[in-house]
Amino acid sequence: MKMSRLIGQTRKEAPAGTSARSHELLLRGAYIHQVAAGIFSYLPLGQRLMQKISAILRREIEAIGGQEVNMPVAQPADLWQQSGRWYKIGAEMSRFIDRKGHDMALAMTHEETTGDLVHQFIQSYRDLPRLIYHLQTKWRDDPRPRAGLIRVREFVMKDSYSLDSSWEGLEQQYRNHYSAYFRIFDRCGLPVMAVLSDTGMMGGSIAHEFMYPGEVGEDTILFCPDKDCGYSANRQVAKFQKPVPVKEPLSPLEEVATPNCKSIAEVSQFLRVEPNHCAKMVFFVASLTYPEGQTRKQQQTQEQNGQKLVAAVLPGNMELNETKLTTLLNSLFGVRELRPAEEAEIAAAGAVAGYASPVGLQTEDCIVVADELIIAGSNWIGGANKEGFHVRGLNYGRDFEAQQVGDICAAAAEHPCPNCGKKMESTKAVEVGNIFQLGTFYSEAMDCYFTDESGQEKPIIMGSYGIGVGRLAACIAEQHNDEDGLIWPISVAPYQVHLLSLAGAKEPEAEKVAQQIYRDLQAAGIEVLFDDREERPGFKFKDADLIGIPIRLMIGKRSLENGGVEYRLRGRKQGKETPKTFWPVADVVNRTGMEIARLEEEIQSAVRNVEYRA
RNA sequence: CGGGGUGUAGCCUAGUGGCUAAGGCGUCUGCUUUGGGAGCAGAAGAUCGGGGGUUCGAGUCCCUCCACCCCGACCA
Repeated sequence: MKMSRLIGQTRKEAPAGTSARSHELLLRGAYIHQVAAGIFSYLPLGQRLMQKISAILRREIEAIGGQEVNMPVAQPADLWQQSGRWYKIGAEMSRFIDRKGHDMALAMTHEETTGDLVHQFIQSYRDLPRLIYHLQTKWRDDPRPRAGLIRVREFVMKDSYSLDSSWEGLEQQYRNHYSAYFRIFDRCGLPVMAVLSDTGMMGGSIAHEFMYPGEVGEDTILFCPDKDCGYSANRQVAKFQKPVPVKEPLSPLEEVATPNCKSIAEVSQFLRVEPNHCAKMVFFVASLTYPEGQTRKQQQTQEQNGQKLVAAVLPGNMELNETKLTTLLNSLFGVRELRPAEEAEIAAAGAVAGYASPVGLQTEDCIVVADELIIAGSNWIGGANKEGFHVRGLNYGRDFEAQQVGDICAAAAEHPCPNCGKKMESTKAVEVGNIFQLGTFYSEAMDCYFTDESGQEKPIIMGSYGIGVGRLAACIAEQHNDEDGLIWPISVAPYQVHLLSLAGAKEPEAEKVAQQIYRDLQAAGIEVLFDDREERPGFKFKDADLIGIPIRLMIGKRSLENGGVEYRLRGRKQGKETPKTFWPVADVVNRTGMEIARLEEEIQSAVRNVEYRA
């Protein structure tokens, strides 16, 4: 590709409103162009980057038996009604009505269309196992797109779907993906950690996320520093060894005046007790799942009605984990949404914010959920549901009860590892991939059954596995850059070679050599970006640094005088100690080919075979 | 959805009630220059996000709508 003809202009200055390094560099390097919040066009360089990454994804998924298909972005509502997600998912799914008046949805993911395919084409145990995958656009109307390609609304995802007749088969395909994902990220030069994760809207039982650790991430993950232990989990589901409270003889419930003590910190200081003796209350309002078969109008009406106040009780030295709370609540009823309650809503249930207690809260519309520590412990300090007063000697069972008991505490750094008890560490991270054991939820809902050896009808056992291509590109950019610009690993670089003609107007010879080398490299099948523009050398160097293609070849009067073509690796500083490298013109194609092979070998040798670890 | 911020030429910015909206980058023309974003001369490019209002006068103040960014809620 000749740069004189390339669409997209590089920029010296960072566009306003970029906070992530990858966002800034991808914009400045003319890789992407923002069309609206979370919606991007990919310019030629960006598109080639995406295709390189896609090629890696295809290669590794095919290697574990994947067959590429293509499922649609526009989907009939029936499919989503069958799975029930039409009723469970809120505004994140965009819906529209086609000209015939049919409800339609834009694909957020493709479990439903997979079910549709499977229903049609898989009937017998002989048709299993199978693995299908595609690279297709997803639309998720995210309320808060941010940081360039890190969090967008429209994006291409590699998603695969495994189909099995047995749970052992699912386990095998799940493990295959687990290892394949590590190979994919290794090939992209991206360090990741696999962590246990929440199943969220996907449903299913077991799930892992592949996390790229870094400040640009929004997730927090916890992990055990002990390599042999290896426990790691998203904060949303992370467990930890909780201190077991000593059960004391129950003391009587008594009110104490605690003027102006609304927070746990204030109360514990005022009463001179440790926060872990206080019972903390956190209030939420849960919106319930729409009953199946409801029209959208009925759903809108239900918005106001189908809500319940949730009062969570946990020790004062712990933070509440909303995901754990939601999961617990889901065992009682379907939760579509959980949001913090407002003071008026809390008051309506008879509680006083700041002095709240679970005592006397069991009304029709209020659900009390208690952490297991509250049950195990005794004689808690809690609110009196009366402005300016708390109580001592608050005890579960005697003074109050909960509809649901479980673990609702958030794990944090320093908490003991649930496996080995060592202090865990935490880091922020970006989710670049996930794998889910879906089980039979979708196959049962969407009538995907097969006949087994004994002639019995059984639901197909499914798994689903995703990697966001654009987000992956952004993470690679986050990982591989310096003050001058991007530094792509050769495996994903839009071109393997950046050829710069540094010939001035009075140096037609050098220009001719550059043109010839460009043609020779192309003829040899080497991907080359040729800077043939009429610009000064310095200008071209800056652009080449910004764009970040790994191998740079430079031809000018000076290089010819020094023996031919100057070779340089992007990202390797050309200090006084490292002498410049020149290749004879006749050798350039050969040497370049060898250099590409060497760089590819470097990547290849970094590809690990990571064994599955639950 | 809540809080904060920003909208001025393709990009980055200045302009804080008063003359024809200013500069840099980029673009175009010519000359000159050619190993780390050169120099000179000239040119084009803006209904100052939209609408409404206050005022003799609004890019500037007020209202309103929209868009984008950041934080939170949210999503994964």
